[in-house]
Amino acid sequence: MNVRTLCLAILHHREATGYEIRKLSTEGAYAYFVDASFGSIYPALAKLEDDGLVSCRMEQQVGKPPRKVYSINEKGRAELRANLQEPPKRDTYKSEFLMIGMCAELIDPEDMARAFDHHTEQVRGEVQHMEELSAAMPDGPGNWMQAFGHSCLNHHLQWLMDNRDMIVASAGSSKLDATQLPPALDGVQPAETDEVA
Amino acid sequence: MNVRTLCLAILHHREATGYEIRKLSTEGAYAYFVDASFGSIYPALAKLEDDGLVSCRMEQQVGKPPRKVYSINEKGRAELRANLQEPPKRDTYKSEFLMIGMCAELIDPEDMARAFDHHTEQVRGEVQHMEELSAAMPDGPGNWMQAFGHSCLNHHLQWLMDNRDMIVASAGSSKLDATQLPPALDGVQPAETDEVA
DNA sequence: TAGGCCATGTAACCGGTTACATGATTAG
DNA sequence: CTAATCATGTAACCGGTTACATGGCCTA
Repeated sequence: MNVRTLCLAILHHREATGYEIRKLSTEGAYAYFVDASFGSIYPALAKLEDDGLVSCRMEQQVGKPPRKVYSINEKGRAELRANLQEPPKRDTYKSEFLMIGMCAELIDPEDMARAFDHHTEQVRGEVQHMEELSAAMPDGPGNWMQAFGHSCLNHHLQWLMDNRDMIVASAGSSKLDATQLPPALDGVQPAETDEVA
Repeated sequence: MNVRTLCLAILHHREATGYEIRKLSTEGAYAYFVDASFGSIYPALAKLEDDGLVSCRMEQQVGKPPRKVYSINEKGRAELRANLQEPPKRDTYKSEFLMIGMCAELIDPEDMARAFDHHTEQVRGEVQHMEELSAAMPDGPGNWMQAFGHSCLNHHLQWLMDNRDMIVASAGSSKLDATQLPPALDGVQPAETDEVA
């Protein structure tokens, strides 16, 4: 999925300027598809107009720079629909924090605690952000996404908080000594059904 | 986080060839950091050796092509540690399925059902894969990752299955009252619709 | 006998980011 | 007075992918 399709998807829901599309794709509800910056959005929009999939209207504003408001047309919706039809690629989840966790022996417990707290703070922020998004969003067919995201994020956060001590303790190489082996996999049962919705 | 650091992280845990690193980073336990292909791994490994962070040993095999087994040294571990020390960037989660969900009105319920089943099948596969990984992995400080991933993935899957009907029903435009305009995402009202067909 | 697995590597390409240029307005 | 927000756009760069070249072995 590329910036072009992202633009079509956003313009399908509402008219927008390049500036707004960037905000939506990095901070807004569209942040879970692809994130794009100005350098990719503006050319994509120009190409889209060139190809006749969107149209553009200039809007003069008082005290603000003029804006180019794009709207999608039927041809654009058709391409979007076609892009959506092909089977979705698998989700991707990437986490630098997990990378730190995997190399826990290399860093000392203080640094791990710091990384952990930094990370949970970020997740907490995202949960909150999602709640604000949900509140601001009117009813619509795509709205289950918010509930889904919120539920998953909450679960994520909850698991981390429940296991903070264990994670921080995994840092440093001292644990590796034969004195005391951590319970590891057999002891840590994945929480089967914790409802957080 | 780039391929270079990925290679160091893997080599920190065990010796490996470029071929193995690719497998680990796309299918294995390292798939949640960055995924890399041959075209990026081999040059990275060569550079790493050039910089003196890893060493390489040729291994002749019978009936198979010879392999270059890389191992990390102290200088390499030092760079890895340094890379790990800086605060982790926020996790990213990208999903084409969610994109389809957000544009549900555009596709008919059958296609949505197909996409849903395709997606849940993928997630189910990943859950299973994670279980196999856990079983195959020996005890170690980074092992909580498996439990974490399993828990989150399970939650994800459970939510989807609990809401299948609702999600499939969100497809197609006929479902909801004709009152609804396209959802305005930031409380910003969409202006008049310009048709340039 | 076709295709997949092992195994290494290169070159062309490309989709994206970063940094820059420009400039008015408002909030701290 | 400074920084941020609004707003558009370009050019250089870069990290990564795709496709290719090579070749023996094993399985269906």
